[in-house]
Amino acid sequence: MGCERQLSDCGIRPTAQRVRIAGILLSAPQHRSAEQILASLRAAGARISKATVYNTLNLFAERGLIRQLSVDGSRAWFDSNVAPHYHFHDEASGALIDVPVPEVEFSRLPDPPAGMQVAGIDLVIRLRKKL
Amino acid sequence: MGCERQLSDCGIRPTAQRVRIAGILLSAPQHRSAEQILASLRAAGARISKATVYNTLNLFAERGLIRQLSVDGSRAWFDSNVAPHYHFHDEASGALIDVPVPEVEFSRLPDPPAGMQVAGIDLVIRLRKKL
DNA sequence: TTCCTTGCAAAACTTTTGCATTAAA
DNA sequence: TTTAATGCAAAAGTTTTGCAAGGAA
Repeated sequence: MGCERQLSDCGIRPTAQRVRIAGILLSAPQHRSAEQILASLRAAGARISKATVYNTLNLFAERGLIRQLSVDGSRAWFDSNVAPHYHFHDEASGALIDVPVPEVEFSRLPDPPAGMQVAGIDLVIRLRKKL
Repeated sequence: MGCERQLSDCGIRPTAQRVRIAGILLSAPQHRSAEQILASLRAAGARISKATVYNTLNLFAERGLIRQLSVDGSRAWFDSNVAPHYHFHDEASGALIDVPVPEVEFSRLPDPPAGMQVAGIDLVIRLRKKL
């Protein structure tokens, strides 16, 4: 996978650790926590520290390579899909499912307060088991 | 303010600490963190512990007296407006502004996955300063 | 009494930071 | 060689928990 290239293009020096994290996260659309990524890498035999995982995820998010989500208050989730989209969230299982933009249409949205503009729309549709 | 009554009606024993927290939060629509509430109460001369503030806020949220929000990953915000509504969020200042339901209209929403139903919709419109 | 609630301190978790060491250009 | 990134451990911030003491019914 051409992760090195993707990192260079974002002005990120492609070190071994960063390439491995990118390799996990950018291989397919997914939602992972910092600890999950650390565990995956350690399980795969990588030498990497917790600090590096957090620093790298923050760096990737800052550069727009991934997106950080706040769905439950418990921890940050990192979404490798940076194209605009929304989410289903099942609080019981913790599952997070992408909702493509065309499946949601707003026929009315409020005007932002004076001097402000809309930077983005975070939509989470909370799910519950049907009775 | 008739906070005692409101608590009893929810099956919550109206102790001194709970009544004071309800007095702050339910006096007007607002968004406060646990630490802010603790600080307000302490400044007003109340004898109350951090544990009680957290336990009480969790209890209130569980009983539907307040609503817990996850807008940024940093901490939980408690919203005294439990009627359905949405939010503007200015990440620069941290400001959180209510958006009434009628100001947003969905002309299209995705069907929930099989066996699931929609429990709620969390909409956060992120704001940025206009250039 | 009996049960619930509180306060305190400690623990648990997630995330950030300081600094010496290591790796990249 | 020069600069930036890493690892480790410690710190920081938020939230939860264990338990003795206090308060309500």
